[in-house]
Amino acid sequence: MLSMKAKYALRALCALALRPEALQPARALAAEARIPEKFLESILVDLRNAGFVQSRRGLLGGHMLARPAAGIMLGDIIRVIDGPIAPLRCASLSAYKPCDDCEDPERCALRDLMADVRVAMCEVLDRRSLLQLAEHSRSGRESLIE
Amino acid sequence: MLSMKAKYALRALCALALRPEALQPARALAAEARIPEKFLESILVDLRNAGFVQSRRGLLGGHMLARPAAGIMLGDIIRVIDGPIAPLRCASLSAYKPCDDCEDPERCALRDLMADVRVAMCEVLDRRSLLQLAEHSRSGRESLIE
DNA sequence: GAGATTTCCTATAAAGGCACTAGGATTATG
DNA sequence: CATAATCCTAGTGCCTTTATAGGAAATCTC
Repeated sequence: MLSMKAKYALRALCALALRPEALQPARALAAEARIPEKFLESILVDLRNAGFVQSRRGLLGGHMLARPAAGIMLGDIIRVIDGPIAPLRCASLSAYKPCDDCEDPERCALRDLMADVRVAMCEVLDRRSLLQLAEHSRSGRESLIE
Repeated sequence: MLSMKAKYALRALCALALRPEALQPARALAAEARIPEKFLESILVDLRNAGFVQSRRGLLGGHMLARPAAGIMLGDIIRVIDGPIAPLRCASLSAYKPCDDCEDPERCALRDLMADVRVAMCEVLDRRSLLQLAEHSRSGRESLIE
C-alpha cells in the first residue's frame, strides 16, 4: 500500500515538473498540491537527499527539479519514500534481505511468486517517467476546464 | 508489503493443499510451517470465514481445505488477509474508495497509474492457484533431498 | 459419563510505523 | 537588519502489526 507520504511526494514532484526551472517555495507547493506544509518540508528534504530536487534558501528561495523529469522514473521515487517495491524483502533486487524464518531462500515458492509480482510492478513503475505522470495529470485538469 | 500474517496464511494453506482430505490440527501445522501456534489459530479462523478452510473440533479434529486447491487463487487469499491488492484504495476494483483529498478521481493521474500497477499485480496473483504454489513448494523441497 | 484433545472466542499487550507538528537555527534577499 | 525561505532536531498521538493468555465449547475414546 502506497503511503500518504509517497502520494504527496509524487504530487509535489508533478507540480515541480510542470514548471521546470522555477523555484517554488514549499508553502505554495503545499497549497497547490493539498499537502500539510510541514510534512511537505520533510518530504522535500528526502527528495533532495535522493538527488531529485534542488533547493535554495532565503527570500526568493524554493525547490525545483534537479534534473529533467523525463529521466526520473516513478519507481525510483517510490523506493526513496516507501522503500523497496517488492511485496517481500527477499524478492527485492534493490534491497534484498532473506526472511528470518526461511529455510532456504533459493528454493522458496513464495519468494519466486513475489519476485514475479515485483517484476510486474516494476514493469509499470520503472518504465514510466515523472514527465509522463505530470503531463497526464495536466491533461486531466485541462479537459476539466474545457 | 505482504504482512507476516499473509505469509503465514499462504504457508499454512500450502501445507493443507499438499494433504487434501486430511484434517490437520493447528499445532502440527504450526510446527511444520514455522508459525506461532496461537497466531495460526486466528489466521485459520479468518480462512474458515472466507470459505477456504473447513474445521472440525474435538479429538481427531483439525483443518482441511474446503474446496480444491486448483480453484483457490492466490490473489483471493491475500485479499482476505491483507485487504485490497491495489497500492491505493481508489485504484481497487474489489474495494474501491476515493481518496479524501482527491478533487476528481475520474481524472487523477496517480489513480490511473496505480490502476495499471494493480492490473499488473493481479495478472500474476489472480492467475496462479494455491495448487500451483503448493506443487512448486513441494518440488523445491524434493530437489533438496535428491 | 469422564477425560483428553482440539477448535473457537475474547481480551490484552508490546512494539513499531505512520502522519504529522513545534520550534528554532541557518541562509539569502533587498 | 527585517523578511522570508529552507533546514534540522525532536517529539506526539494514533493505529496497525504481531502476537499471547485464558478459558468456553465441541468431539472423540474408553
